[in-house]
Amino acid sequence: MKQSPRVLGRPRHDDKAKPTKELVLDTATRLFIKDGYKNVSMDDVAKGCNVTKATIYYYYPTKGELYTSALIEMMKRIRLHIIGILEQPTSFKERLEQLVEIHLSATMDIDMKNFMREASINLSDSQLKEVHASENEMYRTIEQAMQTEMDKGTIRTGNAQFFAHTFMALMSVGYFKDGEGNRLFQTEANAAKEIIDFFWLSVKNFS
Amino acid sequence: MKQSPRVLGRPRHDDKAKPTKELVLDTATRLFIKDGYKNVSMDDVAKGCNVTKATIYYYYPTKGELYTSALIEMMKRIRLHIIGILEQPTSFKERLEQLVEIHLSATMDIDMKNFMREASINLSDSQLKEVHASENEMYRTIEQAMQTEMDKGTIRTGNAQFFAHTFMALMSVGYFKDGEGNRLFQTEANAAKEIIDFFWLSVKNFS
Amino acid sequence: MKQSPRVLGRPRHDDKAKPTKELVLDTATRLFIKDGYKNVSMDDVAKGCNVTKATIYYYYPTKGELYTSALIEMMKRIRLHIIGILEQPTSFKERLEQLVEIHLSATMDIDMKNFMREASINLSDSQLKEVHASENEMYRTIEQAMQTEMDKGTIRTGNAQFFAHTFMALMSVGYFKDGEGNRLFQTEANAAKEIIDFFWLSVKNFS
Amino acid sequence: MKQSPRVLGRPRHDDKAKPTKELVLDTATRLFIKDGYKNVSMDDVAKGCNVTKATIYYYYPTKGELYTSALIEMMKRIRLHIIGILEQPTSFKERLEQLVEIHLSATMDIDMKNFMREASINLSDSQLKEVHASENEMYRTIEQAMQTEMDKGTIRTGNAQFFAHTFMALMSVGYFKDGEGNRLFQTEANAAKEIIDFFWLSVKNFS
DNA sequence: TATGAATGAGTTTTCATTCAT
DNA sequence: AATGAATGAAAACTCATTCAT
Repeated sequence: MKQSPRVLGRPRHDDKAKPTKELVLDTATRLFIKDGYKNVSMDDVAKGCNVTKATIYYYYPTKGELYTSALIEMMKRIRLHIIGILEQPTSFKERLEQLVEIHLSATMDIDMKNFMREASINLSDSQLKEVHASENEMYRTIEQAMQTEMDKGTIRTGNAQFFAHTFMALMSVGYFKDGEGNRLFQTEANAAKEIIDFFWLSVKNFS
Repeated sequence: MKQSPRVLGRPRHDDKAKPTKELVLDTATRLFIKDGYKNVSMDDVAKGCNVTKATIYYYYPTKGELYTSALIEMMKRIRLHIIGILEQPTSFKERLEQLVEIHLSATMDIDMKNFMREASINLSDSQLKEVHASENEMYRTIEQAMQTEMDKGTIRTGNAQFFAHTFMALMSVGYFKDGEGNRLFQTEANAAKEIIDFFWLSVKNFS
Repeated sequence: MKQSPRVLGRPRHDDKAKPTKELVLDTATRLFIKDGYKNVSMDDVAKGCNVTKATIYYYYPTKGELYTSALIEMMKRIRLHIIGILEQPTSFKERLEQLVEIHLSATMDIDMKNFMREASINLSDSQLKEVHASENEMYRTIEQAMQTEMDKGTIRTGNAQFFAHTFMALMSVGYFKDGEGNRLFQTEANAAKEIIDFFWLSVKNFS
Repeated sequence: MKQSPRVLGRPRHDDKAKPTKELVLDTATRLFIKDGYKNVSMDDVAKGCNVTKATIYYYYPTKGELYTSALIEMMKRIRLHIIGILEQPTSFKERLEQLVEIHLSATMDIDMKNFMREASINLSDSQLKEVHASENEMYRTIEQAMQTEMDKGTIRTGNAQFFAHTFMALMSVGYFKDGEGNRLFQTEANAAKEIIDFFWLSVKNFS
């Protein structure tokens, strides 16, 4: 199949189009989430953007940098998303449920643990540090919400960081698929409800 | 320059030594757990076994087969291990705690979810099916224990499969390390206790 | 153009043929001497050997290693050559002249200085060290001959190392070609004679 | 032609700043001398000038042109330099010594032979011709000085071109560094003296 | 049973060059 | 006069796989 025959040099500027750098980052993020660091080649990213590999390198000097940027961007978005949902005026339990439901509804399994593993194997120390900082911020956001609710007495007193991690871990249960591709629950809403019910039994304040 | 001077022909069999096929599988398993499918080359496995790549291919026709076998073997071992611990005569809660502690004490983070992801990306359908069957068996073992305890009334009635998955998910919290390499808890015993206390609040029967 | 269609796997062994490793080294040496490190690609070497790039890498793990080996081999050969000529029973002056003539007759301009420069830019420290050691040995061989003749009184007392270097430097004059490709002298024999006459005026013992 | 109308008072333009074209040429020359043609990328030159690559191309249509210009400029400078020194009223031997000393004192090893080799590999025929012409002029300058001194009887009658080349070749001995970075002589002055003493023994007129 | 030698198709990365603005 | 954005071709290197011995 003939690709759109692009020309050398600077292209005429199209005001509507997303800036290439953003396009690259978004495409890369999507691919990395789907297939992982090693299964995505710079060529794949390029093809996904309809530009050449060299263009990718024009914006991101190495694959590691691209991955780093992709992870950071992703975590930033998730964090903002979490903040947005947690700010709503409904009960804490309801907000958590909504959080889970929305995440499960997103097409892709966002598996923090695995991203961090791939990062630790493939990135340089300084890149890894950046990614870790970003991850930390994300967890901290949930942690702070947990702390706030502890202070309010909504949930029992405990290790807020631990709660944040158990929350994320339980959320990942919702992504599970067996050999036939069946989920544990029929709908995302259902999954979210069961997961949060489970979580809530452990964290609620029943004094 | 001279390579390691191995001798031609069939080597005299050393009774103590593991049969080569096992050696290969064990080495591969260790490496795959540590670094993941794509980060381990057949050369790495060969080096790790002190044999040549061709020897690996003598026993396993493709890398995918080797990975398949490694995963299946690993899950089988874990399953037997789980059975062994769950058979003990102590209380269910104590047995779960022991299970977590022993797993966290193993040097490596055994992340089922990630193995399955790499499998789904890199294996053939039939290989993937085998691996899924093995995974399923492993989960089923925990599930059955949950069911047994539900029947006994130790834990509340609920979805045993869901409980099995939440259990595994919570266990993974114990592996978490932040940017500085710090764990959430000081010792594995401590982590196990906190994790199971949390789990228990959700599953115990307080009727 | 279709290349000779080579097959996968180990080729049937041809007793007459040079071992591939040697073939690679010889080809690489020839190309590096002619065009320099950066102007020779691993593909060029492969094509020159009628094998694939991967075969080159089978024997030499990096281009730097290949260059290192090539330089060392080349200097070793030159050194042995020098020794062979200097051992002959003719007068020192005659032997030097022969040395120059033979070197100029070799098709290629062997420019030590430039090889060392390329080495210093492109090789790792440890590789560079190896090459320097080899270079040193080569110069030392000439130096020792100078020293021997000083002791015999054939040439004047002086810095033997300096003499070795002036000798090599003067030899390089014989390679000079102007824009039209003309040499300074008509024949190699002529060039050698003039160069050594010049050298001799500076080093002869006229006490 | 309109003269640039000189403005009164302080011009907005920074008079001290070199015109960009010169800046590019000087930077390129420096880099090419240090690292050679292939080891210097147009990006390196651009970075060294603090302009973009496209700016380099605005002034020099290809890398080959830039190299050509750089070599010609360099040889021109050296030639003028040589002329300047040779014009002084001291003895010929003293002037040669000074020439060597000053060249050795310049930070970089100016290796004509190597520049010409890189030129012959990388430049187009017409570019190569230009460079050769420039090299020729440079050698001719030394040659003429040799001829003048022959005519005066300062040095013996001989092939002036050959003398010019032996002179340059011997000068290069002063640049030699062994594996530890040690020179043959302690100071440039010392090196210059030894080199010219050696040269002089061969060329002096002792009739 | 095990190996040494080789390949083909890919990977990341570099770089001279082009062109609209 | 100068730049930012892009390309195409090639470079170094990797790796799963093959096969005669």
